Amino acid sequence: MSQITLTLAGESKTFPAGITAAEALKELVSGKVRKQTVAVRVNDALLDLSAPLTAGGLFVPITEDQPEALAILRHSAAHLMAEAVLDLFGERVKVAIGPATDDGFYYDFDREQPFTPDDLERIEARMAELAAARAPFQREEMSREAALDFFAKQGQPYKVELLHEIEAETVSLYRQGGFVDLCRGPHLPDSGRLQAVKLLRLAGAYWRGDEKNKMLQRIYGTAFFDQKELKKYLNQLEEAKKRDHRKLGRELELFTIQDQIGPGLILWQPKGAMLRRIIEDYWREEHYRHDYELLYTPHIARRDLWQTSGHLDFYGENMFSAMEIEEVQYQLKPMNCPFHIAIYKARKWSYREFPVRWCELGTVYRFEKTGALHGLMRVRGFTQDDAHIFCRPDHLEDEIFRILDLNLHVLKTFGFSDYDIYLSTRPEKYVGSDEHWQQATNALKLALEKKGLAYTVDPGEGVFYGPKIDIKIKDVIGRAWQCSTIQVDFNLPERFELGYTGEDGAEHRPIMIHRALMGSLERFFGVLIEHYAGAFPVWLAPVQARICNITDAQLDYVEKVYRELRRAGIRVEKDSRNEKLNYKIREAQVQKIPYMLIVGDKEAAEGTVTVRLRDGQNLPPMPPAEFAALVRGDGPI
RNA sequence: GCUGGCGUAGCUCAACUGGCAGAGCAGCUGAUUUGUAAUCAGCAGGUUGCGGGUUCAUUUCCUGUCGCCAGCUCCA
Repeated sequence: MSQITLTLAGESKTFPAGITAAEALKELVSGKVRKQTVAVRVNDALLDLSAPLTAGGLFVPITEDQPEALAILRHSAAHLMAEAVLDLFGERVKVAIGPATDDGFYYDFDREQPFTPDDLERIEARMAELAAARAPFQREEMSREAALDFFAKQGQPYKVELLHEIEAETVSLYRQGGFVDLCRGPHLPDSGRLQAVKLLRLAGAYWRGDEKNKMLQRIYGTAFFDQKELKKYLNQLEEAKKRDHRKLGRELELFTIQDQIGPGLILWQPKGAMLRRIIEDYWREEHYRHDYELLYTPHIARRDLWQTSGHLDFYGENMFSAMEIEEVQYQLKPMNCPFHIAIYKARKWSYREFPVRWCELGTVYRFEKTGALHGLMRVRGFTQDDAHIFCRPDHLEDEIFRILDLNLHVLKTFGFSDYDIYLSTRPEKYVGSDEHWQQATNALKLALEKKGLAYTVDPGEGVFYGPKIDIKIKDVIGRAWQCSTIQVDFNLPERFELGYTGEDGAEHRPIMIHRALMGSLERFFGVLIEHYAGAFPVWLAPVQARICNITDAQLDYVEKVYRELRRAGIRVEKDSRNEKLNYKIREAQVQKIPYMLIVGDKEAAEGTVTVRLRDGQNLPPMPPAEFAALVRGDGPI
């Protein structure tokens, strides 16, 4: 009998070939680790514990604390759910696919009748029963042909379709209880470990993610190795709900969206508007410091412009339809660039003036499908913190570096210092010469490296007109939001026949860089709200302080403090209503105002205010001027 | 756009299978003059998203439409 050698943590042991992973495990690790092991990895292959080992190599137990283990658990949960669904709803349900996801699993079903939330509970209950039965997950291998036959007989057309596309001669099936699925595995040894499972929601999903295909019913769920972890996760969902910018936006009176105005169109209430103004002021200031010049451009332009720019051809379906004015077609702008180009074309340029850096907080309108709209995150009218840089190819690297520098600085100021950075390279359909693409992609790469930034290459994900860098910011609870983008463009300068006079006296074509740091002010605002859960840092807080008097006896003094702080540029309010201090404090607290200034007889007599912080702490009494200095020292500007 | 769910007072939510639409908070009025997260009382607040239908009668059932929510698709 042949032998195999397994190596674990530097130690090797020899076994007879064909020994199962579980048996090998028994020899190689302690009982405690064994109990925690759900599968093994031999070299690069993940295997069931019941798998016979035919080749030796590096042997790694996949224990519960590893991410792969969780994925295996959830994948197994998906199978269990499918079993429960078939159990309850019979053979008229067709099963599609059921993978594990980052935070759970789903399974897609095709069934005439829609599932209801009640069904979800029934399915979950059935799953618990099935789990209690501890049915083993059994792997079977058979020829593709046999599997085709099997699933055809089972009346499972989706599995048949999948099988038709598999090239391998042999496929694996997994059976647990009465359910058999086409599956690569691995799985848990048995369903008994599926104790902490929760079905979360129902949704439609197109078969294979293609909107031309039939829509199936997807059931989402999640699973953990123990109840505590599950509870923690469900708690996190609750916490995220509390941060929802739509909820906080309403409660804190930051913005409103109304039917009467239209979906995806944002109305900024005074407090939100104040916050926006602070953001914008900071943004302009910072751009001035970084050698940008500010532009303003209109919201509509002749349709011809969008023909020339190519937007109508490429993105026409995402633009609001044309309007006719004196027999001329006009178009609401989906982008600012053609306007900036028009400004560029207002005169001749010399290479000596390059790079030209122009920025604008430009409001654009894009037609988004109704189903895509989402609070501030996905809207139909929004303001981009846009900029266009006109330069020569040899400027690229330095310019990109400068943009990254400004970009990260701005994001950091707003409290974001955790990012995922992506470099998207040439797609299949593109314009511009290969040489240009090479050069531009290199420039992006070098700038990222020079800045010491780790990034992921997204091959083929660039825009047709040039490569790009995208920065996704991570908020305080770890969600990633696409905000910043830096794109090189060979297309528009060509289409608009831009030129500049070079050193040699000849006409040359400039390169354009498009870039946005916050992306859309609306979306960025939404991210800020969720990041801070509405408790904005003092420099951003629409109201920085609220004066709360204790009785009417201090009214004159309140007025005096209020005026002094206003004059000092502090965003202060007064709550001089005839209410108890407790009431006033609660209200200011709920509104997440950073400072409460308590004023009673003592303070009035001494000419001070007692400062209460949002977190409940108190600062010692201080004169209003001292408080103003404290607040002013508390921000980036 | 697609699938499913949901639209009741400014907000959060009630109203059993069709039978006069109700509460808390917010608002207004009055009393209370109060020291670190809700003082008490009174008043007012609605074409139940909108249109059509069924019915003696509809917030409730059917239908169309608009919007919202969860996903899918899309996001220059």
